[in-house]
Amino acid sequence: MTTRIQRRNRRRILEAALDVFSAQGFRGATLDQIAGVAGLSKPNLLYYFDSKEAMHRALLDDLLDIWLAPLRAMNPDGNGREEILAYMRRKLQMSRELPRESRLFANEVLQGAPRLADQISGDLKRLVDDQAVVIRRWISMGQIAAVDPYHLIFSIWALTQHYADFDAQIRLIRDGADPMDGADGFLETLFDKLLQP
Amino acid sequence: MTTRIQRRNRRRILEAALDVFSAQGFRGATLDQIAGVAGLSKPNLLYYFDSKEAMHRALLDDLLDIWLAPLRAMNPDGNGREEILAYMRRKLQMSRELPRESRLFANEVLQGAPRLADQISGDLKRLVDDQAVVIRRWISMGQIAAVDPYHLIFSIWALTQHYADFDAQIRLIRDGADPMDGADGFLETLFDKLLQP
DNA sequence: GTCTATAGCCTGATAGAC
DNA sequence: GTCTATCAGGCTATAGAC
Repeated sequence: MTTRIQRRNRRRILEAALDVFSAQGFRGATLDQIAGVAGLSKPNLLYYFDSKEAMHRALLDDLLDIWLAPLRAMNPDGNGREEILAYMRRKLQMSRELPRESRLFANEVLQGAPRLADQISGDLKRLVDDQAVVIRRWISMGQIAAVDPYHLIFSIWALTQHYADFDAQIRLIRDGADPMDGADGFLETLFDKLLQP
Repeated sequence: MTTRIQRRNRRRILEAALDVFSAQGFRGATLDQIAGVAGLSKPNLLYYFDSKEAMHRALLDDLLDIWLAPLRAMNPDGNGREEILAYMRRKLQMSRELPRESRLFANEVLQGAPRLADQISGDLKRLVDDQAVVIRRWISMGQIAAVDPYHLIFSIWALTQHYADFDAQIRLIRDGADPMDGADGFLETLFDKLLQP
């Protein structure tokens, strides 16, 4: 049986692990660091999770669902331009609210997606393929301009995630100002012009 | 005095180090891996470089110049639309030709730019600030649409580097096809529409 | 200049008291 | 359930022969 304390400790550990893995990558992270952030001892971490690998896996397993939700929410029966802009806005909002998750994902993919390959070539690919069909229909209906659906989706990922993943760089260039200041308006304009039929 | 053999070995080591650091990050990389790729023994690596850190630093020191060249090459006296599109094309070309350098850079920034902060807030910031002024002049001259110069530059970075940094993800989604197939045309259209006055 | 051998540290994981 | 103590392996870096 799982007690309330157990659930709370598991959550605290995963929270700390997200902090450290997203900032240091899998190999860069140490159990000592995670234990320090979580306020627990190192062996206690391993009482709740079998291994460092298991903590990382637990985070990644949750992550893909969170990551796909905004794309999944695109409504095939809605207006093309509105649906794509709304998707972009949801994705930008995620970069704002979940920057650590974005960096955890980026770290993984950057290093060749060794622990995410199955999910990317499975669930994610299927979803992208499906939504590409939807986008092509919007194009043939004249609702949006004729752009490659895959590159359109990649461009939304690139532009929105960049603000979370390259936060350190943008901050240094903009004297520490919030990297996302003005991002909403800029991306709104960009995709509005791109999709104009 | 530096012999030809010494220069050749240093180059071989840096080449191997770029391979491994860009794929595994600094802490993920091991001297054994680098030695294996370089075809030299581990102690021999440390005959040419004082430490693992020194190899990494040597790569980063070279990197920023390479990375800034395309932005630096933007001509203030040229036509705004042409200059920005040419910059985007050069940057995309770099993602094609130097994907490892792109990932080395991404790994660093993703983890908070601990070893690049000075160069980013120095050389890079100055260059970006200067080119932002140039872009504002192009806007006031009516050569391009009124967009935020900083976000414009960030969008070029995000969109072009994405193809190198997230190569693994795109490949898995596109059944192993070259991630850059069709990227040139797509980005050309995107920035052409965005900059249309 | 290049190697083998190894020192010495750090890290993930376990043992065992409480 | 949580801790202290510790093991075993992997890592960077050095010593020393050739």
